Amino acid sequence: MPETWPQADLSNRNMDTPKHALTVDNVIFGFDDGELKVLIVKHGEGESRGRWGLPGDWLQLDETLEQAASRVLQDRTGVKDIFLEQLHAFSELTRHPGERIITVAFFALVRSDAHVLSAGKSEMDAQWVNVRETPELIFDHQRILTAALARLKHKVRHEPIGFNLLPEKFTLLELQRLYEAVLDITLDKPNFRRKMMKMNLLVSTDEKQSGVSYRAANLYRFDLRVYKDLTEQGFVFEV
Amino acid sequence: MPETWPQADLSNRNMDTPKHALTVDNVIFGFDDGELKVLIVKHGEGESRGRWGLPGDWLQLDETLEQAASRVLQDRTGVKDIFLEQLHAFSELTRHPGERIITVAFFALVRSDAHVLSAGKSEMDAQWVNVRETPELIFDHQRILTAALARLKHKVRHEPIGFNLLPEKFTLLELQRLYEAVLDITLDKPNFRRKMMKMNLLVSTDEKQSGVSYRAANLYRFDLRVYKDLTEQGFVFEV
DNA sequence: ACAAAAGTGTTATTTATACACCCATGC
DNA sequence: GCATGGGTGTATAAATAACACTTTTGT
Repeated sequence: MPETWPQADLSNRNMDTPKHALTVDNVIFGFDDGELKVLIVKHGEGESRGRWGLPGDWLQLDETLEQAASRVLQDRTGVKDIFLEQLHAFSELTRHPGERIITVAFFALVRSDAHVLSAGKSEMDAQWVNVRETPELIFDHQRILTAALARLKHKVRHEPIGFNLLPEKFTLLELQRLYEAVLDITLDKPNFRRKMMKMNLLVSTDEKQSGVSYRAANLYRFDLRVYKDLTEQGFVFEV
Repeated sequence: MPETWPQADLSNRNMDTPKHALTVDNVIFGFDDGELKVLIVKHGEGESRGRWGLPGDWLQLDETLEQAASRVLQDRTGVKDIFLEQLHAFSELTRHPGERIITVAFFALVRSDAHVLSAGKSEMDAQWVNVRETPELIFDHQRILTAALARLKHKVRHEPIGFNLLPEKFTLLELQRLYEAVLDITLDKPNFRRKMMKMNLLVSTDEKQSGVSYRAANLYRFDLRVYKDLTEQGFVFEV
């Protein structure tokens, strides 16, 4: 044990402290065609030009990490006010060639009906790909994606965040398919229905599925109000 | 949607990127006297001199966040190779007076028999306090502590990390008391015992408690090997 | 009629919960 | 003997899991 405790000098007077390059990188999940997808973009500059990576940007001095992540998200997808959560900071000395760049990764969930990245040349630069079939990604972005997927799989079982990947109104089978895609398992339909329904988090709308060649299923909404009320009473969401 | 995607230039050629001040702060939990405690230190420099805060330090250019956190931990407690996990990055513009300083918080779990912070004047500078009875802390350290406690409460139910807070060998009641302290609840003794025992993660030693004025309880060890084997087979720890 | 999915029912099994209870030990 | 925790038993309720079954609808 040291004789004296090293004390960090966090005063402003000391200006000779190490300064670090910081980025944010977003793992943006979407659910489409029964598949869990992630948004990747083509890097436009530098030695990683033309290669695929997660959408990211430098952190500016006058914004928080969350603001930077939100900015990147809006630039890429046009959406805002959606599920966005900090994942992890990656700081390996060699994660980026040349100078060490620290990145704080976020993961976001967007409804497939909100994907607005079709216009113009964007398809060349940004693409939704199945999370388990990505091309090679730059730097440590594959590792970040893996970490994000692990976090998503865990969270989706313990919090009703999965609803953020579905449109406002959805059928029970769509919800089940979502869980199956995220968790990479198959579920029993009757049991899944009952489990969901008895949580009282789903509100039946008076609408039904349309355009299907079989019996139209009832559409449900997720009720955040009820969830918050239940949570306060000690209810825990578990799938 | 923008006409062209903003693309971060992550090449090394571009050196005029924003640079940030970064610290690590550790929430170090310990379990003693049936209470969950956290290690706080007195700040020695700057305008926060003499006030209590979480142990932290600047991140150096040639170390990862994990290395910095580990370094701080060892400086404070003398222990190494213990449970240490990244919690969250805090980057609010006003979290620190003057320039914006980003901190990446970690949380650590140390066995009470490994607390080696008695020598000399250290008691003046560092103290174990009940997590729910801390003095006022500098900056946003109270918020960081709250986040760490929430994370701990969640993790302790889903992963066998609680064992990191106990000595090598422990009784079932000690384990129960730990869970009660962390989760701030009471548990039923017979049911808790059975639940733990049927996981097959505890190995009975041939030793018994000593120095107690009642029937000496059997001492158990947590078997990490078995846990890893079981985990691979799909076992999930749940309390 | 048939395909496809909607939606319900039934049963066996496992888990959770709430207790009552006896056992061992030191004072 | 009594207090204190160690440790076991048990009955009930609830959750889980597996799967058979009927219903509805567009083609």
